[in-house]
Amino acid sequence: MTISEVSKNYDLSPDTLRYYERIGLIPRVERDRRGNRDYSEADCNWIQFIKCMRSAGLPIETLTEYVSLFQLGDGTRLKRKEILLKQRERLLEQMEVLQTSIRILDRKISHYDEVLFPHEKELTAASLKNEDELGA
Amino acid sequence: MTISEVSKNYDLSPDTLRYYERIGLIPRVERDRRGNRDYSEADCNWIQFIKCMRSAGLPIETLTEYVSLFQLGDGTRLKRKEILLKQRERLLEQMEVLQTSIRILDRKISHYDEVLFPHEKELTAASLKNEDELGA
DNA sequence: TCTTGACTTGGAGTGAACTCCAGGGGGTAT
DNA sequence: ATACCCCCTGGAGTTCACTCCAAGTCAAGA
Repeated sequence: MTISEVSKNYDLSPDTLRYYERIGLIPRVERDRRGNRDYSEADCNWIQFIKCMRSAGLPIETLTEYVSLFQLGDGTRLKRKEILLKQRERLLEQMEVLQTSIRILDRKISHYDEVLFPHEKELTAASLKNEDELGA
Repeated sequence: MTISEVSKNYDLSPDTLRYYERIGLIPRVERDRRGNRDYSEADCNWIQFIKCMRSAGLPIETLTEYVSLFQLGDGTRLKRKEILLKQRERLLEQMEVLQTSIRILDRKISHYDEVLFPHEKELTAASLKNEDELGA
C-alpha cells in the first residue's frame, strides 16, 4: 500500500503519516526498491489504533512510549498494560467531564427555549436573570 | 475577590485568568481603587462555566463568540442557543469517540491479562500474535 | 528525450492555548 | 524609610501537534 492509499483509507494526510513515523508514533514502515513507503497490514493496524487513540485525546508522548516498549519485546508487557490501564482511567474521567458539560449545556439551552413562550416570561424572569446574567 | 483567591477556588493560574479576560473569554472584571481586579459572583460564574466548557474541549474562539453575543443583549439569544446546541452535538460525538477508544483499550488490556496464566499461553499464542504484532 | 507526477528527506512555519517575564505601582510590616 | 508582597500591563516565549516547503529521485507516458 502506498502512502496516498493509506492517506485516503484512514483520512490522515501523507504529511501526518510521515510525521507519525518520524517521531516513532508508528513503527518504521518498509520501503520498496525506489525508496517509497510500502505499508503492510500490520502498519495499517497501527495507524488505525493510533488514530483512534489520538482522537480520544491520548498524548503523542504516551503513545510513542507504548510503541517503543512494544518494539522492545515481551519483557515490556506489564509496563505496556499499565500504560493502557492508566489511559483507560483517563478516558473514563474525561467521559464524566463531558457528561457534566452536556448537563450544563442542556440546562442553559432549556433556558433559551423558555423565551419561545412569551406568556411564561414573567414567571421565569427572575431565574433567567440569575442563569443568564451571572453566566451560570 | 482577588485574583489569587479566584485562582485557588477554580484552579486556574492568575496568568490564565488575566489571559482569559484579555481575549474576551470572560467579560471584563471591575478594578478596585488600586487598579486590582475585584471579581464579582457573576465573574466567578462565568469562570466556572468557561472552565467547564474548556475542559470538555470547546474551542476558545467559540466561547469568546458566545460571550460577546451575550454582551450584545437579548437580540442574540437565538444565535447563542444555536451555538450551545451545536457544541452539545459535538460533545455527544466526542462521547462516542471515547467509548470506542475505551472498548479498544479493554480488548487490548484483556490480552495482556491472558499472559498472567502461563499454562494458557500455548492456547492463545496465535491470537496474541495477531492482536499484538499487528498493532490491532 | 522530456515532462509529469508521486514519492523522498530534513527543516522551517503555523495555530491554539497558554505561560513567563520585565518594568512598575501601592499598601503593610519593621 | 526600606523591604516585601501582591498586583498591574504589554509583549515575548513555550509546547503541542501538525503542516508546509525546497530540493531531489525515480519511473512511466507523449
